[in-house]
Amino acid sequence: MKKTRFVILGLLQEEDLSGYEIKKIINIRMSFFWQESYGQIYPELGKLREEGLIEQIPSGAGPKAKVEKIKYRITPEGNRVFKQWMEAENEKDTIRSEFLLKMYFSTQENSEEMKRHLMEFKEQADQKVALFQLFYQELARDIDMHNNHRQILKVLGLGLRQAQLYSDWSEEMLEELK
Amino acid sequence: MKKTRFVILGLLQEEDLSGYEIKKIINIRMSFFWQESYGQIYPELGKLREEGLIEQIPSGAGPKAKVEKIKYRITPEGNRVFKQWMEAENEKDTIRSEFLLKMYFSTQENSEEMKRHLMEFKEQADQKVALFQLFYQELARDIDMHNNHRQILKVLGLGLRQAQLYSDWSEEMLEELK
DNA sequence: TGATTCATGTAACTCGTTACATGATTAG
DNA sequence: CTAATCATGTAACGAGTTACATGAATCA
Repeated sequence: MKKTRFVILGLLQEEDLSGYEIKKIINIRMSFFWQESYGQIYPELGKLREEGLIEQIPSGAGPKAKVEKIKYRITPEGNRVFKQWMEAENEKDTIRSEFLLKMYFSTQENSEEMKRHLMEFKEQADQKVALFQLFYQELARDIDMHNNHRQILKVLGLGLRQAQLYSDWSEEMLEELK
Repeated sequence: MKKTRFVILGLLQEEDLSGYEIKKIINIRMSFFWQESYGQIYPELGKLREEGLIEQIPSGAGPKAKVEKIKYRITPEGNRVFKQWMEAENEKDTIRSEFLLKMYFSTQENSEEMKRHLMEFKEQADQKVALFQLFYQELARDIDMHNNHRQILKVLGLGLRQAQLYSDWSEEMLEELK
């Protein structure tokens, strides 16, 4: 089942957002367990509005403003649908890592390519560690702003530890290839 | 880009397999970083055969055998295509965890539901730990049978540590909810 | 002034799952 | 004897990405 609508609804629980902003938040904060493309987000926003689960809020901008930045707000009906989903059973995760697949298949013969892939993988993991650490600290500062910051921190903490694990493991693998 | 063919080709590097066997191996050994459905595997086997990347091997069974268990073997051309993919750049991972999404959105109000989701998540992680441990030991015994067993062990080791991390994290989260 | 980011959206396409259909074999 | 597992396959559907189109705002 398509879950795009629930990510949108979930983010709108916290604050009013535009499609572009939604995408950015998913990219940064949710990157280790979720992703969405514009091709999913914008059409879904339209559908949600038609169904009355969200509504467009008037951009306070006067007639001078040429850019139409469209923000959305969740409706009581949207809240209801969201809560219902929160209670429901979870479908099993989908996950695909081309890198791990290659590692699984690798042999002594192609250790040079694998070294290259490993270095890139480690690089990405390290970048994530840095990004999450930054965001973690930023969020930890104003922990009481929204009532679910504590949970976001927890999930982010898991992402941090996972990225760290990936980095360490890559390091070990590279060590052995020497 | 569709990668089903490379999983198939990769597994056939090691030994001749049927579609059903391929699915089973992916389910068990690759579960933490890959998945495929029959709807992908069987049609892909057909295409690969047409393109000459794999070939059907004669089932030694005599005329008595009523079940047609079809095993496939990789061809030199299939090997070439596989090696080419191994060298190529990796696309970014796809990952979606409905559970983590819900955790991210959870607040104090729905801690009961979250507890339920957490317990299930931990249960699954623990099962994976057990499964990987079993398979790890089994594989470690006959490490020299195939020349890439060492790599499989490494990848499996990462899966084990990841599942352990998930289990520990769940435990901590449940502890805090008390 | 030119590149990058902000910002919204659509159309075409590909990927991937699910449900269905069918039947043999094996384990309890 | 019956339920589960083995085994192969297809059709329909739904999910998700990519490429395209367009243009304003910002930064160097």
